[in-house]
Amino acid sequence: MAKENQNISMSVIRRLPRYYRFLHNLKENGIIRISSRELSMRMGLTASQIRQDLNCFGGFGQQGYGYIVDQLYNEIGHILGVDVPTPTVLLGAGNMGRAIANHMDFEKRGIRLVGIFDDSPHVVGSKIRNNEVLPISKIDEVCKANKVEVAILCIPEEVTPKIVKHMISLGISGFWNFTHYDIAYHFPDVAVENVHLSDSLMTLTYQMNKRRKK
Amino acid sequence: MAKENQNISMSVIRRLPRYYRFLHNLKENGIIRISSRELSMRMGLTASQIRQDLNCFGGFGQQGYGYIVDQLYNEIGHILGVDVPTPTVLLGAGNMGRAIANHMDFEKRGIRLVGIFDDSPHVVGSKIRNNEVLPISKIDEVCKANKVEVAILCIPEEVTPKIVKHMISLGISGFWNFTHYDIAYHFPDVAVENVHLSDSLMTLTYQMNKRRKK
DNA sequence: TAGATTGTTAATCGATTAACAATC
DNA sequence: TAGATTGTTAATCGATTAACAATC
Repeated sequence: MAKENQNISMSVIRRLPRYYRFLHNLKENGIIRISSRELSMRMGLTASQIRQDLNCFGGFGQQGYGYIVDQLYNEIGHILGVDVPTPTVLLGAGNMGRAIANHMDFEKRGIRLVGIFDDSPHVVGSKIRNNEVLPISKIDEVCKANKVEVAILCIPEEVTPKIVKHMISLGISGFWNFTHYDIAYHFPDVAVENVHLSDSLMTLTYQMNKRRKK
Repeated sequence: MAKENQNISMSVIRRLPRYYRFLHNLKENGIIRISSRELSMRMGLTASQIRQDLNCFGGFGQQGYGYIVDQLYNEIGHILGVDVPTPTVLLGAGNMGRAIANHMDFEKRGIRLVGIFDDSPHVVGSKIRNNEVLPISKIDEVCKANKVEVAILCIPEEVTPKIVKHMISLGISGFWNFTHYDIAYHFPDVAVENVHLSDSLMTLTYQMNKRRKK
């Protein structure tokens, strides 16, 4: 059904998780079918955009009827890949690492967490949600044994370049990056998703100041 | 100097924190001046885009010379508003709230944290980086006393709509939103910056799967 | 002055929206 | 069948890139 191997723009991809979230919600409210128009009004975008976005991947709707919520939900989940768990390690069990480990619903997002690592003797050995924090010295072993593909980086700025290099040598090809290190620039071939919290915060600061000037 | 009150597109604004970061780095490395070309190569974008972006706010450069790093850094900081602290409260001292409170350099981002709130007796009274966690019952008092403008939301999904409504009634006009609740849709007049961690993670999952198919 | 590099206008590219024929 | 709504093509809009005159 899905049109494979076309190059889909990132603008479209970034909207998919939001569709997924709204569809989940509709499902929970017992809604069976929805038209692009109805969905567009709930999400605050145009019906045309929704149809364009979905048609990048295939014709999931029915003329005169709309989309079946449950089916569309599953299709988008499949496109996003939440049904194929990716073996993943989390590096850094400081405040941020622990929050992420506790907070995220990894299994539902296509992530299988196979290890949490830190180098501080204060945290190594402690447990976070069933995962024992392992010493960083075990990283090679765990990555090889589990064919780990993704690393989540919640580590200090200074050590990042060295660790990224090492992880890539272990075959890691994707990073969920909470540091400021510009992985994509240094290693163009890996997939990187940056979470730049301070960038986001400063964008808000900008908006607050603009508001104040008016 | 700065051209006031033009409407600057969000695409431009979202690049500013990144410029700010790179300029900080150049400063630290003792670099005095930089041309748009040199900066473009370091950042992986076009010189043209840099000049266009900066010229939304004013002519900060000098023909034939380039930009003075320190001056440009300060100008962008000023545009982003990092030099005017915005009184802010943090709601929710669970894993995520604590991580944010510990991890962020609020003062350097134009944020003045005046209170952390939670409703669980387990955390109320504990200290996070000099801030005592206060019971949610104190929120009105603190917001009024400090003319709080921004709320950081690290609270459970279920309580979010109610709390957002209450915060807006207290005069809050900006949210740094870690929940999935669609504040902007329900309250079009407030500034919202969303941190959708699971959206980001699923975007990475998508990329990993695409990669796998090739 | 000559060389370099900006600020700015014009051209291109990509993303969004509108329109409508196809079809359930 | 008639009405509704998709899938898709065409038109518009906005953002990025290229080009170059202004000027340090």
